[in-house]
Amino acid sequence: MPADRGQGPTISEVAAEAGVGRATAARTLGGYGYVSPELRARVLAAAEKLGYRANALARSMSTGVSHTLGVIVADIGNPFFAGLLRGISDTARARGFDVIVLSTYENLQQEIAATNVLIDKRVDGVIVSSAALDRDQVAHIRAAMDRGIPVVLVDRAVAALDLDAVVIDNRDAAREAVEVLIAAGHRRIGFVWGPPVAQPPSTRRELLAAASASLWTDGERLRGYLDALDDAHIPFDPELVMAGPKTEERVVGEVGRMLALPDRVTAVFCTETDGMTGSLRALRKAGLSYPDDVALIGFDDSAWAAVMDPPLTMIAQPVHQLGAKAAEVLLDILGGAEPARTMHTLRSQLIQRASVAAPPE
Amino acid sequence: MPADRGQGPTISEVAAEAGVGRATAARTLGGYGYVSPELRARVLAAAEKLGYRANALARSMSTGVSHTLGVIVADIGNPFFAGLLRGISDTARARGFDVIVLSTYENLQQEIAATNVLIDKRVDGVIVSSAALDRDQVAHIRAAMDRGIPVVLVDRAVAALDLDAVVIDNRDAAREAVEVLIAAGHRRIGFVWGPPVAQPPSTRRELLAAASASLWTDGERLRGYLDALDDAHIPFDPELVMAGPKTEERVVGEVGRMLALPDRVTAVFCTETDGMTGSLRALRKAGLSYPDDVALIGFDDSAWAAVMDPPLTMIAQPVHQLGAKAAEVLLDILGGAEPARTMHTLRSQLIQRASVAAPPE
DNA sequence: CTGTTAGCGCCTTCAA
DNA sequence: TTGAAGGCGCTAACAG
Repeated sequence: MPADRGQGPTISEVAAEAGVGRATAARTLGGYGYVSPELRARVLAAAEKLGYRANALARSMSTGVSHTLGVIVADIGNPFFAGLLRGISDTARARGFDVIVLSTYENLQQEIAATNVLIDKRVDGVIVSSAALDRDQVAHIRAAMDRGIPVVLVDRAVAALDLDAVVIDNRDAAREAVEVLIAAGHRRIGFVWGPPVAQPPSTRRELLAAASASLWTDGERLRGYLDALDDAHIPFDPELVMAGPKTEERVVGEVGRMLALPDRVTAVFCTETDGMTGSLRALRKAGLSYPDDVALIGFDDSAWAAVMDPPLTMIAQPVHQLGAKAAEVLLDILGGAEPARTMHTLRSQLIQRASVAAPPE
Repeated sequence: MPADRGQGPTISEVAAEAGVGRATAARTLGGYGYVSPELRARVLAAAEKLGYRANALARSMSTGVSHTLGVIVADIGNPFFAGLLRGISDTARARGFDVIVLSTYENLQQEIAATNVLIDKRVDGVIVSSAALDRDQVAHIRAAMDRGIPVVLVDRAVAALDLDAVVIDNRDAAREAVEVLIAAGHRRIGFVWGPPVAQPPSTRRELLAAASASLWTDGERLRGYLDALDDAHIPFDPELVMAGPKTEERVVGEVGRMLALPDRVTAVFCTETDGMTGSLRALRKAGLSYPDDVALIGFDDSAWAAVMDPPLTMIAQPVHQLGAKAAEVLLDILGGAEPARTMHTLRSQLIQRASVAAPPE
């Protein structure tokens, strides 16, 4: 007999207080089955008086459903995911579902742990932006699926997983940005990339290989960059892409390097927010300014980007919509819909401001 | 009999597979009581083979504890809270607790709903940055406490609640910032404030009243502003404080107004991130620049603030530490410690960069 | 050391 | 329409 932990009144106590059987109390409180108006009123009054709240755990145990969605995001500290989450929450709440959020901070071990937490807590479905790269890194997601828990991918598709994925047109978005740069006259375009590759790719082939071994989004963005270059017949130069652990410090160093090249970069395209802040610092350090010395375009718009002087040209992702769509897809599956197992692609938007000009000279 | 929902194997199935009684299986899988090495191995093997995962719901039901902390933040989209959350997660995880996060988006109704979700899911304890202003807005928190669920406040203390609260020195932080402005020679210092007051306070008394009816943090920051003014014998001018719904748009308008005053503002102190971006836009609109025309200091440092040109002087809050401390306090209470019911105050830090100079002339 | 047994709070047949 | 009884998966006394 566990010590009194004040769990609050149970349905039996409410039934006793109302002078009815527990089943009757359960029916009115659970909102199912028939109960006469009078008894219903008595039960409601008793519940009110006692401050009754249903034990969701007990309820889930007997019904097998929790009306709860589990969400695993890669980094809740990233405004992108925070926005995504809001889209998910809004949609889930509107349909009567609670949301449990877990952040992995881009760490696969934490993602596995998070998945297990969600399985253990018996959520009805899962939305995940996974850090998994290949076949041997998706066992945890498979485990959830095997248990009959529907999973929807968001932001990042995973090739090894044949699931619904709600994403944006990363490749097109990147291509469009680079095309804008090219149209302005640039040919030496730096690419601040994400993946922590083992060693810097020195050929196009190695780069492509690295792309395939990276997060889907990263791969797509790289392909978009290459697409634009190819279309304009601009030769690819491995010196102009930064890969490797993308801390702001490293970005500063790498962009600095590209800026110091004999045939230096005249434009920089950043695939992440911290790529942009790092690039800005590198510019300042080199005594250069934008857009005249160097043109700049980055991913993920924000209030800050708009108030920079000059304001930054950025790619805005429809974050709220992305989350909302992911929730909808999952909720539909929970509602009985057959999973489409396809990619749902949303359009991003290039917001042209004032960080792109023609190259110097 | 609910349809097969593939909940995964139960302890009984594992026991059967291993050829032992369920209690034995439960003991080894639950990690309690004595089990002989041989049987233990057999059970473990069977569990492994079947892919057994304990049902956390069932476990919580019989033990009465969930090893889960519930966290209610005001706005997960605010990097401040995202950082806080990381501090909480890191600490909780280290002590074997899961964390459930709910965001209220500054809406009291959602906060109440969130609290109920946590009560219903039987979390062991709750950390909340509440939007509650006064006595009649804390019933939901009281309800949790009445059920024996320990609650710790974070970021915002609530006068009507006698609970442990982990906060920063908002008043001192604001005073220090304004003192820096005064030391630089400013006497016309604009204050971009938060609370959505009914009507703009036109006297010091009204302002103080508004402060008492606002979020604790907002009240403290206002008092700090006033402290600094008083110490320097600078008369308070209601025209220099902006209150009311703090959208970026409104900030632009209000700061614009302060900039257009005959005896215009020469410095602006912002209590929130969007206050700063709004002020920056207002400056640009007025054709003014910082730090020469107007000095600027804001709350909540970020990578962007550091790369602005010139870089912004900001107040950095120890977000991770704030979250970690809140989690520690709560976990200690869960561990049996007596709640101190006091304020745990952490120090913020004013990071001086280059947005403050002497006033023009 | 191991197995049996009785709940945790709720939902859900099944009779009455 | 209502109440009694059994079960969800697990823990925890209790015998053996």
